[in-house]
Amino acid sequence: MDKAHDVLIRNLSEHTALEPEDLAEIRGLTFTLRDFEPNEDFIRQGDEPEHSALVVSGMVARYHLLGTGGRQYLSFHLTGDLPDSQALFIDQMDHGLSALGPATVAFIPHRELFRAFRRRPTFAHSVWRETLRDAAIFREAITNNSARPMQARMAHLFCELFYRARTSQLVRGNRFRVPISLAQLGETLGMAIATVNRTLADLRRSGAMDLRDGELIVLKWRELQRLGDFNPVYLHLKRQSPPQA
Amino acid sequence: MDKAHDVLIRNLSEHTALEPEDLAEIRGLTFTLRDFEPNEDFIRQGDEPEHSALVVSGMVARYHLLGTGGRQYLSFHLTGDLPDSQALFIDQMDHGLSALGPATVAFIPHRELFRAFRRRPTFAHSVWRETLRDAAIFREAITNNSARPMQARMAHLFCELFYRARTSQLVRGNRFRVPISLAQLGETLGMAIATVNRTLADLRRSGAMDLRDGELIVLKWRELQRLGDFNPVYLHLKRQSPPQA
DNA sequence: CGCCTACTTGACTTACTTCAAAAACAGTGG
DNA sequence: CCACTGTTTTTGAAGTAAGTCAAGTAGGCG
Repeated sequence: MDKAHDVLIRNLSEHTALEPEDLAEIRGLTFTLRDFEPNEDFIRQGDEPEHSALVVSGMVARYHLLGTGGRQYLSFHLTGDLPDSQALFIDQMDHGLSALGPATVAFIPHRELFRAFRRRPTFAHSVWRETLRDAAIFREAITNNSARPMQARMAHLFCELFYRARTSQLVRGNRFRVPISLAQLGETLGMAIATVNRTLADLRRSGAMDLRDGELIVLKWRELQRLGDFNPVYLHLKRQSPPQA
Repeated sequence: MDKAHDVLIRNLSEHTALEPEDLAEIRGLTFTLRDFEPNEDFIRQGDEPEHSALVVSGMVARYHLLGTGGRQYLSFHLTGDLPDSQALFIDQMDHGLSALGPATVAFIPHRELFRAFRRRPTFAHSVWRETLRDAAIFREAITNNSARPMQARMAHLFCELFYRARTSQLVRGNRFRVPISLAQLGETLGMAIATVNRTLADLRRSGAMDLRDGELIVLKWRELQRLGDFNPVYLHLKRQSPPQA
C-alpha cells in the first residue's frame, strides 16, 4: 500500500528537491484508498471536504456545473497529482471532481497534512508549488479555449496530457490511456460535439496522432506540438523531457 | 509609505484571521514603490523575478503572449492584490504583467517574504490562500470564456470586477475606475473587437450598467448578475458583501 | 437479439469574424 | 483656438466557421 506515498513523492520530486526528513514525513502520512467507477463523482461542488485527494491510478477531472445542467471540465489529473489541493485553504468547493475512467484515489485528513506542513516547511512549499502549477495549467486553458482555433485547441490539450503523462511515466511506447468521451472533450474545449468529431477526424488525418479505444497515440510529436502551438514552459518541470517521437 | 502594508493587510484579512504577531511581521516588510504608466509592462514573460509585487493603487493585468503577436489577458488585479504571487515558487514567468491605467506597485524581495513565512506560518497560509483564490478566478475564467454566450461572458467579467472592487472598498457610489479599452476586453473575453462593441452596446441598452470614460457604472446589480450568471462563491470571501443597487 | 450509449455524417442556420470606412476623441504644434 | 495626426470607438455589409438539428451506424452488454 506504499503506492500512494511513492507516486506522491515522485510527483513532488519533479519540481522540488525533497530532503530525507521530508520523505520520512510523507511516508508517515496515512492514506485511505478508494476505487471509483468511470464517471463517478467523489467530491461535489458545494462540499466542505476535510480530506485531501491524491490520484493513485487512473485519470480524474475537475469540473464546474453549469446553469444549463451541463459541465465545464477544468483540468485533468494523473497519477501522483493532488487534484483538490485547492481545497486545503478554502471552505467550500467551487467545483467538483470525478473519475474519468476507473480510478484509485487516496484520501488523507487535512489535519494530518497541516501537521506535516508545520514540521517540514519544505514539504508545505512543494505542495504549494504543486497548487501553483495547477494555476499555470488553468491559465493555459484560458488561453487555449479563448485564443486558439479549434484544431490547435484540441491538439494542445493532447500535447499537455501526453507530456504530463510522460513525465509521470505513464506512456508505454507512444500510447497512454485517456478514457474521455467526445462529449467530455467538447465540455473541456468549449465546442459542440459535432465539431469535436470533425476536428478530431482532421487531427487523425494529419497523421500526428490517434485516439482509439480510450487510448491516445502520438505518432508525430513535433507535428502535434506544432499544430497545438504547445510550449511546455508553463508546466514548470525541473527537467524538461520532450517525448522522442 | 504605510499604504502598501495597509492594503495588503486589509486584503488578506478578507479571508484570513491574522493575529497581532502576523500584522507586526507584515508591517516589518520593506516595500519599494514604483509608479507605472498606462499599459507599461513591469514583469515580462520569461523573467525570473526575485521580487514579489503588490498593487497599491490602480489596476494591473496578467497576460499571455500569443504566437500571432497578440495577447490573452488572464486576470485583473486591484488594490491589495499580489498579482505575481504565482512567481514565489516558480522559476520562470509563464506570463507577463502590465499596468492597465496608471498604477502604483510595491515590490518586496522574495527572500524577505520567505523569512516572514518561516516566522509566521499563518501569514504564509494567508498568502497561499490568496494564490488559491487566484486559481479559482482562473477556473471561472475558463468556464466564462468557454461555456457562456458573449453577453453573459462580458456581464460576468464586470460583475466580478465590481464585486471585488467593492470588497476592496474601491467603489464610490456605483462607480469604479476600469481603465480598459475595447480591444483589451476582446483579448480578455476571446471576442473580436466589433463583437465587443456590439455586446457592450446591448448591455448598455439593458440599463444594467455603463462603461464610460474608463469608469464602470453599475445601475442594476441584480440584473447584471442575472445576465452574467454570476455567483460569487468562487471568490471565497469570508463575508459576502453584495452590492446594494 | 434488442437496447442503450457513443460516434459519425450531412444539411441547414446563425452568431461571430473579418473587412472597411466613418465618427468621435485625445494629443500636438502652429 | 483650431487644424493635423493618430488612436479608439462605432457602424455596416459580407463571408465563414461552428452550432444546431436530425438521422444513421457502430459498438457494448444484458
